[in-house]
Amino acid sequence: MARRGDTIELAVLGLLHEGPMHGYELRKRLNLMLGWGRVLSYGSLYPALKKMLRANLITEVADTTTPVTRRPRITYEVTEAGNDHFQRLMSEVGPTAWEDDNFDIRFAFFSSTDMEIRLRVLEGRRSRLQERLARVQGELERTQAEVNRYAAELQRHGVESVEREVRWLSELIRAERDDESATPSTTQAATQPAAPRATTND
Amino acid sequence: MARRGDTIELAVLGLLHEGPMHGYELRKRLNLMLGWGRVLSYGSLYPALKKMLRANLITEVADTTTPVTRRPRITYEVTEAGNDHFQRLMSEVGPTAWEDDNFDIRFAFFSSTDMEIRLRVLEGRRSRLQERLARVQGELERTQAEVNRYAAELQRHGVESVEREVRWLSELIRAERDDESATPSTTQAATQPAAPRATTND
DNA sequence: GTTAGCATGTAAGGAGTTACATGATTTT
DNA sequence: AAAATCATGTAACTCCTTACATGCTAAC
Repeated sequence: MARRGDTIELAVLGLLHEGPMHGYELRKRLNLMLGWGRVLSYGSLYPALKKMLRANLITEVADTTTPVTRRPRITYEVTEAGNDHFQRLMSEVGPTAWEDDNFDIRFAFFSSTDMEIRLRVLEGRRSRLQERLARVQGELERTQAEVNRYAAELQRHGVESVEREVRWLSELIRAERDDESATPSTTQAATQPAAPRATTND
Repeated sequence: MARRGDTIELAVLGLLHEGPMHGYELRKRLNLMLGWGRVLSYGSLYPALKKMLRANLITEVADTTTPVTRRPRITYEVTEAGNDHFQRLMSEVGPTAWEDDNFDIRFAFFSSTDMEIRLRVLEGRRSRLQERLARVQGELERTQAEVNRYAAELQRHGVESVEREVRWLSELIRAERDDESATPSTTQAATQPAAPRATTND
């Protein structure tokens, strides 16, 4: 079962899916990808890579591209076992998958899974957010008469943000569904289907 | 200097500012307040309270409201030292204050500080977000030609969200400034000045 | 009668950050 | 010549979560 700490593992496997890479580059790509909020440090990346090596999820590969003079870089590649593990992690549904960071990682690597999984993750995330929304709004009604203007404004802004997020997810879900009906026989199809890009103004 | 872990301390002091409370209630209020994302567990709240007791930031007070039959609740109150500490933490500017969680807590307790601090925090937060935006957009231009549709969409959505956040902050800063000019002599004034509530559609 | 909520705590462990250590190379 | 960036790693430490422990009360 996916524990919280599998986040780095999933991220590394997802990135290596696009081709071999060395640690430093992995960190850079990852921080760009999830640059909002927490940033990954070497202190957690390198040990994680070592652990994954031991677990046979990745292997070191001869680095052909190092410009000779440079410090030799350690380039990693996914193994078959690594790919299996990646697919397993991606298709795991349940609490851990809906949380902010975990969702983002999964979403970023959606291209490497199939639509069935994508829809499950998107829908799961959406209902999770809707639950939160309902809970907070319920409690606000009971606790109402909030004296604190600023706390109230923070609440309001929070609710608004989550509502936006829900609309975004709904757009994406709709797009995925349209894809389905638009692709009659092509199973793995990479025929540039309707981009998930939501309209700029809503 | 404010370390990351002072978040709970700040939150507790801020809430007790509104009146005495016991642990269970503190947790509930806090989770409602920052319910988006991580939730505070007893495992961190109670030890933190003990620590604050030892540091003389709070004191136990006789609980008059427990309905006799009930398990006696331990009600806490801020000390003078606690209030000093609270004001010091609130007025501390610098990296820690601009990060997501820390900012939210500070914002929620804005009523307990003065406008000078509020403006500094709001502006600090805004420039922090603008920096991030600039960095990410710069790196996107260089790294462009992103093959991955989904990763690109995540980026787009992230940028859009941060841009919204910046507009929200600008609204709030404007509102604070308007307040300033609207209150000529009243220094601590609680004269219900222009609510920080932003217009629903922008 | 049993689930949910009130109420307070402790112990162990996980995940990741900070700081340290090292050194080459590219840009300013 | 200095500063930034490339590049890899380790050790200590912090903070927090999870799981356990306990027991009462209100609601269904």
